[in-house]
Amino acid sequence: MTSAPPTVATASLPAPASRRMSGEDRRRQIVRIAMRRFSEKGFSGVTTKEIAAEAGVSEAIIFRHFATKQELYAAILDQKMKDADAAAFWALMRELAARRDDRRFFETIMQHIIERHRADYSFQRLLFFSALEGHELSEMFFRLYARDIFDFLGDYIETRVREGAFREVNPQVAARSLFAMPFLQTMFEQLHRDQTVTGSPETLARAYAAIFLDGVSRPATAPTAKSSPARTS
Amino acid sequence: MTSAPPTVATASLPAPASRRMSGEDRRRQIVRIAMRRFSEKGFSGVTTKEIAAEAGVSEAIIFRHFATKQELYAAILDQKMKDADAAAFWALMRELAARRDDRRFFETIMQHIIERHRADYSFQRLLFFSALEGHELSEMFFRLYARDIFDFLGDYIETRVREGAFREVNPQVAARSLFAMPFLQTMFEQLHRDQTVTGSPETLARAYAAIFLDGVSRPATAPTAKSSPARTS
DNA sequence: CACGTAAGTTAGTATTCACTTACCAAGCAA
DNA sequence: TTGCTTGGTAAGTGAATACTAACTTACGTG
Repeated sequence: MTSAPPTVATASLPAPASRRMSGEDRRRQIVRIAMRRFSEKGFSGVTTKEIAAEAGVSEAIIFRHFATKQELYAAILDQKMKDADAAAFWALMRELAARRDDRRFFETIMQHIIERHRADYSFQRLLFFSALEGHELSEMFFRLYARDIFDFLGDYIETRVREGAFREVNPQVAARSLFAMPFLQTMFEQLHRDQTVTGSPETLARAYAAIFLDGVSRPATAPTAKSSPARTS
Repeated sequence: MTSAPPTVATASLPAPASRRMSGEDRRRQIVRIAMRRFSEKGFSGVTTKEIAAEAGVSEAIIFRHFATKQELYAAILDQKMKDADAAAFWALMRELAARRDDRRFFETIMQHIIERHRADYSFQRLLFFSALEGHELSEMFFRLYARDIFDFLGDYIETRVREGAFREVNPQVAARSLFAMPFLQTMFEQLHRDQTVTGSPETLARAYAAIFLDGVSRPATAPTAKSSPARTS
């Protein structure tokens, strides 16, 4: 008997891994591996055999924990929704909203979106796949997660319009625009490994928030041009 | 022998369809059906048997036209790229750019994005799938199609910044923002069947373009508030 | 140490999948 | 009619796939 247990010493990826895990641990390991695999190739693109192999375990073990492949898939979203704890983030957002600190409010939410999507690359891809494949679970996730964000954003923008701080924009359209910018940023990074626009979440969030708040046009009061319909050269 | 050929009389969807098509026609029909199916369930989610059944033909016919399933998949993108003819659109865009008609320029491009994505629902989903599944063909499509758009937009914005008409924004960031808005709009419509923000392409494009150009903030010159850091309460 | 429980294995099974082979018949030109 | 090209079919083939049944081994506890 070698005295020390395997711990972290194993190779890492195709590792046959340690034997005799506790049920709980094994289950979590399988869910983790399945998430990565499904996020890479979609539900029907991955075999249970593959997952078992990566976990260093026989296929039958997977079916001890999950009755069907579908159930394993569902378990991924289940666990993610349990893990998701954005309480601190929401507290900050409510504070910024109360202080009417528009710029920091939008920068923070955009930065948060970029950070989360970058950190949780696999899960984002998985959500895409599941949305495309029409799994009800993705729908549920969007209803619970995205809906909240959009409602919150929409309400804030609506308030600021009423207060006269914002122009008479449609709050829903504005909220969607706001979300679209950092979202597409990370989507491009992840889908096409696009590197044309890079930067830290802070930097990017500042740039996007500036466009969202101020627009790209130079306001009419600027020294150069009047806002007359068009300067035809 | 019934005198009249089947023509269009057949049921429509699970139709065994007409017999003895010309090779060319059959090929196109198969590509059309495959596109719809792949766009619904992804590459590995669809069987060649399914496609054959919908075409009202035996599986072997598919493999007469396409050596492998992969080749059929590739043929879809191939044909789409041949069909795509945006010459008129580009001419209009160049004209608007030359006239420095910023608002119409951006409204037109956003409207175009919404229209195309709405009209070509299946193909958009297919592109998503293929991007996620990492098919090289999707990469090719994006390099040829999206790259052009972004370069064109980036160049125009850069020019307008130099001319002093736009604020000192990063052209790439601005171009991406611009694209993100109508793109996410249709993505939500298609992925979640979301109906919170509806409207014709024109209406939506106007709303999004206004945010992009003018921002949501009311400019400091407005009667209500000065641009001082924050109006607490 | 016995011993029961839970983690793990081996070796299937039925079915489905992409793809093939060998044959058939519709149309058309000579 | 003959013959030949071409669109079409029937019936497979071997490899995978999700999932199962029956058996084995590690481990904590009375």
